[in-house]
Amino acid sequence: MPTASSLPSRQPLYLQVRERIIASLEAGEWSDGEALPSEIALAQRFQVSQGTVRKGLDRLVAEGVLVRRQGLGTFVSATEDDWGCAESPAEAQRASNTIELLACARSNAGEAIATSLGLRRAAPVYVIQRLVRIDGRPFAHIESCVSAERFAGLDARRIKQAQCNLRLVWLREFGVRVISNSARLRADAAPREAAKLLGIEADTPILEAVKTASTLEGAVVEWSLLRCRTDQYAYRG
Amino acid sequence: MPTASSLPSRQPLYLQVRERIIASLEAGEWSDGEALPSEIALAQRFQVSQGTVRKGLDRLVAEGVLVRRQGLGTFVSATEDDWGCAESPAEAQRASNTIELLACARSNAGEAIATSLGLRRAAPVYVIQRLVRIDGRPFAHIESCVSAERFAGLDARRIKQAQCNLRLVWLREFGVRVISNSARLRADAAPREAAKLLGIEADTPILEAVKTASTLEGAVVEWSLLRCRTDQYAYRG
DNA sequence: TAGTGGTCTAGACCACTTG
DNA sequence: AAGTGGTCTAGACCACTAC
Repeated sequence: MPTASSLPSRQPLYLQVRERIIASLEAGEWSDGEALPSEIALAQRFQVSQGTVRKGLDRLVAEGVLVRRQGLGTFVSATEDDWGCAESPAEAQRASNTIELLACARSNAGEAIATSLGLRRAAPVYVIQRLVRIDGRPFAHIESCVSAERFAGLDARRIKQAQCNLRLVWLREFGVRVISNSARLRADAAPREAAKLLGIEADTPILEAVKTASTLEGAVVEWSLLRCRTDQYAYRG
Repeated sequence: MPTASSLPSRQPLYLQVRERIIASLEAGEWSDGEALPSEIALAQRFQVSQGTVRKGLDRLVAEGVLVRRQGLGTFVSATEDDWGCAESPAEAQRASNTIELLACARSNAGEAIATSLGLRRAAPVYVIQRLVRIDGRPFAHIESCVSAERFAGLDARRIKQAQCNLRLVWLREFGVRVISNSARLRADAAPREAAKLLGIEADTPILEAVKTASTLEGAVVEWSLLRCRTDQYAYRG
């Protein structure tokens, strides 16, 4: 039996396994932190060998969707918000990060954002503004955009309920699990508004990171611009 | 025969395979761009199965040391210089990059550099200054440090002979193959000297990336600070 | 057609974690 | 002791590239 699904899809078996696991994930079969069935159990269920299941799981682990713990099992990884990683200059001390919602408004996509999200010109979007603090001190301002059609009904209440973790909102409220794409980085002078939020003087150099996030199927659904001060913390690329 | 080497080293077989391939690489058995023996041939040579060889190769491919081409073979990847990747803002047009050597001088390691290179305080180092141009326009200034003991005899002539590709110098002149570690990024105002080199005004925001590179055995041997202008190009993290 | 990497199997044993 | 992921095998077939 060389095929896991009856359809004549010409994709490697291990990728079909990956997709069937994603389907179960999206159907809510296993929730955050919960253990998946063992590799052998999954192999029986999908009618493939353990090695093939393993290769499918490998991919999902690399994508940050699952985590493995030897001797314990394979778990759905907690959906963490993604806004790059800050590093204190001297020590890798564990700093406490908090996120605050500044605004969530409806708007229309500009050229660049519409293109990267695969939307038509001036398509309706939600623009979410957030502020990240490290040890209470402002560190980054994040502006995120998503299609207002795909995420219809988004509002500040739902975002706050998820502690301003957008990834959690997409998952809980819309059943969309997302992985981060690599960022494009540049340095720029802080615009007046951003400078005020970050507690620095205008025109201070800040780091800008533009990144997108995609569904597990590969569709880009989130665009973000992160502006962070790097006088006290560095950004880990 | 569960062991590839006669020593009782407690490391997975596939990592032993990786190390034996590295050893052959460092012995000059295969040079840049050349094909390795086939997976089956390597399996016979190391007395392991193809799958185990494959897993060892997988790792080296992920580390950028080898490249695979289906139907052709596995090749030693060209040792490319690493200074992050520039991206033109609009299109991903193929821009021509050139590197110019500004200086190569002997000095003493500062605290931070000595620590990250695992050297004693004020250990002798070579400091190499280079300028990267994209389409002829200055883009980045790179300051690199290496131990003057490990790389004894380094000079401008040797660097220029390798078209200012330091990785090539380490490999050809010292037999050291190296892989890049992730960078720490920050934004800063351009110091006067750097600004002059980059053709921008002093205090213009620039992106600073600090990265190190390690031998395949894991020892950090190169420390670099890259300062780049991001008004025309972005840095891909 | 021949040789390569890419996938897949069925089974085995090891290392780790929990009760 | 039982169950999990981690490693490893010997062999098979497929997909791609060259000649």
